[in-house]
Amino acid sequence: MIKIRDLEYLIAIAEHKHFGHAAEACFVSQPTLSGQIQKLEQRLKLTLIERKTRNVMLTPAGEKLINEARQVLNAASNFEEAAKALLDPLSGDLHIGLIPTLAPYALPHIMPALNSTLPKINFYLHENRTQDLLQQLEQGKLDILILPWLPEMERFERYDLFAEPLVMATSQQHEFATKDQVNFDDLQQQKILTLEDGHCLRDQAMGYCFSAGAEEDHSFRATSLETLRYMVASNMGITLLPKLATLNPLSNKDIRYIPFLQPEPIREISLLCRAGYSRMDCVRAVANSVRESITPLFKNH
Amino acid sequence: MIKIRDLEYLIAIAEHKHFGHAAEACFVSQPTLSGQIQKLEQRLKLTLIERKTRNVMLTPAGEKLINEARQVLNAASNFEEAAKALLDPLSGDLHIGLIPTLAPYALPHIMPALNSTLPKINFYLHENRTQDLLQQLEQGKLDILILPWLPEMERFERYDLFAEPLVMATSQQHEFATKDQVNFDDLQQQKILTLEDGHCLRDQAMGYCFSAGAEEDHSFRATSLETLRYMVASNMGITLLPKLATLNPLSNKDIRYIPFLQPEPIREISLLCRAGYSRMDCVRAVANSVRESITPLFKNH
DNA sequence: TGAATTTCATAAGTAGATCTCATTAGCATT
DNA sequence: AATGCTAATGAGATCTACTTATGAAATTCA
Repeated sequence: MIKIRDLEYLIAIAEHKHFGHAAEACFVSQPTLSGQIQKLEQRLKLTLIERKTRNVMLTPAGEKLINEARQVLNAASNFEEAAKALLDPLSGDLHIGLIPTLAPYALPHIMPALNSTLPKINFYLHENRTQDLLQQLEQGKLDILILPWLPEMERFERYDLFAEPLVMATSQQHEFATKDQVNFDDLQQQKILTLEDGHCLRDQAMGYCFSAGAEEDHSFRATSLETLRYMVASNMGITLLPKLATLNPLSNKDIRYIPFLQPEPIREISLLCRAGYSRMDCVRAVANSVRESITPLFKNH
Repeated sequence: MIKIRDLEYLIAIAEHKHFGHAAEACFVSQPTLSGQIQKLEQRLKLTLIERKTRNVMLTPAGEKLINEARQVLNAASNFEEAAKALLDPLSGDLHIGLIPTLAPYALPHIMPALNSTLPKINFYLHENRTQDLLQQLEQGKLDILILPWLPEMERFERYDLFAEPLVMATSQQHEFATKDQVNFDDLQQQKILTLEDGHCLRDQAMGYCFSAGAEEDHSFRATSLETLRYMVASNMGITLLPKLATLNPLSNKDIRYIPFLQPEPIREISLLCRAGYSRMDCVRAVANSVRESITPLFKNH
């Protein structure tokens, strides 16, 4: 049977493409790594690595096995984490995935409480698009996701955290700037600035706006919420922003945030983890802490 | 880092609940296994096993870790299989899952061709309900499923194999026994015998029958197609059977199979494997062989 | 061209871990 | 109390992954 250490060596070489550096990364001498890799190749009767003195590469066979190797290492570290978690359920490493339109605005509110209520947990934060996050959760690279729930996520365990309203953002010069609230129908004929494809906020905001008869400004698509905000401030159009992104007073100078009255657009932020994940205690503790941190922010307004 | 061998020992104990037998299953002496398990427990600082002289059991902690351990072993054997497959893409072990209403009737037709076109592959056949099969495919315990496709299977890679008609089965004494074909509308008011819950054939057949105005015989639910067949032969009711289950002349004595004319009820049999599975060559070869074995069976009738 | 440099493979020796065999200790059952 | 299982312990053998030192092949540079 294959040994886990061998797979670590293989992956190290795949990453460094250099025996010496890979050995260093594994905390062994270069001859050790060379030797073990050779033995692995002999056992599998496959050449995994092309050795040219100045250019180490994986063979196609090696390339294919790397994925399987990563799976094994992943499963192994899941085992170790599960063991650590049994020792003290509320300790160990926890990898949380968040989307870019939520992370920078929610984290300042939730991390202080998380760190103080779960002091023995090391939180690793990963910012990525929804699709990538789901894949990484599935593969065990992440333990928890925090993002707007979609039907395709049904296979995961779900904890609802909070409903985040979307508010209209306009410049101070815009015709709406004097309003205290806007209605669904006000969107009719308006040109809306949007994020580029792949951001789920784009789909949600546009879904609401389209059905109200608004149109997208096709000449531009922003790569981040901040870009979008600057464009709104420059009076180039209006957009919908999630509430949490409007709370920082520093960014509110040249911009007006106006809540919707009629049918308020919201996104339902949920916490996901794999069904049957071994550290549910931990997951529930995180969910509760996040809820307690966020809900008061929406009550006051 | 944990060693794979240790996990094998742990799982062996979980399965045998006896150090001696577990050791034998791992091809080591009993003291070796005892010792390694102790070291594992020390490393994890957890007691995994309750040792009472005549009753070895896992502790709750051990119980939880067993799952993670199995994941690791699974990933490891996937790695080894992938390596073997690279050596000769059309060799190695292949675990195929099938449902009970298909396996006994399809296998006699497909296995001879599979064994002769893919002589270096060892086929392991697993018969189970759809839900269990999907779970096992996901977990890597199975490589391929052959079953009627459902929308919930979209996350897997799919190869359509054949469309299997459902035909009406009646006793020789039944009023329909003289017909050469039946219509959708003939089902109206008929009492239909069904399989017990969980068989997907039940859902498919009943879906068709209900919409035609037939009623289920609630007083009985068969546990297998064969039971069902005997009940039909005894003139206790009629039912819908998949075509492949009607081809064996031995079981056709006291029973009539009548094809549907109008909108023929069918089930779409597909082959599933994990998206990104490393042995697609193999999967495609199986799919092609099965298609070639089955399609001629439907052409003649 | 030839010396210096880089980089992987080889060789020899060591420490530690896993294994076996033989034996002991702890519980049940009789 | 005696017997029979079963797991733990101890002593010694074997294996293997590791280290350091060195060699060989290719590349770079003077």
